Amino acid sequence: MHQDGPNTGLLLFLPYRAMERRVLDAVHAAGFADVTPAQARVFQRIGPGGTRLTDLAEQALITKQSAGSLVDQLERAGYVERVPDPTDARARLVRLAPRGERVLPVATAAVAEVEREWVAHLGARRTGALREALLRLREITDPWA
Amino acid sequence: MHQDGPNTGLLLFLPYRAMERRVLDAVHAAGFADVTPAQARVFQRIGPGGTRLTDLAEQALITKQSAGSLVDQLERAGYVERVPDPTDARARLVRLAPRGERVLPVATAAVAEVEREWVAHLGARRTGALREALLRLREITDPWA
DNA sequence: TCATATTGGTCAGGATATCTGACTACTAGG
DNA sequence: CCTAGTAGTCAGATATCCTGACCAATATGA
Repeated sequence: MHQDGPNTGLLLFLPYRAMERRVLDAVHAAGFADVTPAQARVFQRIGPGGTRLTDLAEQALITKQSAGSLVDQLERAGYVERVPDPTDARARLVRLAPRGERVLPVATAAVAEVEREWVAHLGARRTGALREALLRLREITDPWA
Repeated sequence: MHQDGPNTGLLLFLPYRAMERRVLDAVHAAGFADVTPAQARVFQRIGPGGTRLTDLAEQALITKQSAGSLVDQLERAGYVERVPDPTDARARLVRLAPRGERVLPVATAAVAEVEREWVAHLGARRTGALREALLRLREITDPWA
């Protein structure tokens, strides 16, 4: 992998940031203009039945305090709500509120559109290889998995 | 590309952040403990003969003011210096100072080490495919290119 | 069972990172 | 020559994130 040209970190940075930008732009254009990049990073990691704050923090690679602050903001803006976690009296689950439920399809569609563009540019073979490689890289780069 | 499982943005985030973290840790361990993530993001984009502030900003996807501020910090810490740009009286080139020259091999070695681990995990074929795909994605995701 | 270590999440304070608006001087182009 | 555009700086404000501390619930081991 060590070759002339930009290093891998740089090469990963560009599409990552492009995707992030595009999705956030779509969300803003859809009327949810108050979502910040960091909030979105937490929001997108909320699982279907709700996710604990500490899990969100781990997944987003931020401290629990930062995650708590971002969830506060998302809650105040009506995107999420905190409900008791039935399995642990200390914990609460962060789950989508109705307003947040409305953001989800927008974001999902935006991701899909960008991915389609990437497939169009890369071709199906390279795209599949990219995804496969990234899934495998996740095995050694995801502290949460 | 649209498949069950994590979306591409998430998959790109993980290795990108892992690489960034690893390189910065190596730089810190080598005695350059005062380099911040944002500074490093600018630093690594300084080209061999020097790079204009505005180019650094474009490459790092930040405003020129942010880039200026980070270069100020790097300059004060002795990592870079500003010299006149011979081609434009308004401009200056940001280039590595002697202290910055000493950081370069540390960072380069750290990148190489992480890449070796990734090659070991992915295998040469998948690694090549990853790099190729990322290089191609850069064509449509790099606002600077 | 009980004591202790660990964990979930909140409070508090502070540092880092980034943005927008404005400005001046230089450069490019008509 | 004039005007639009650009490089980089100043200024002010917000976003993002961290560390330290704390309390209550849970897990663990003797």
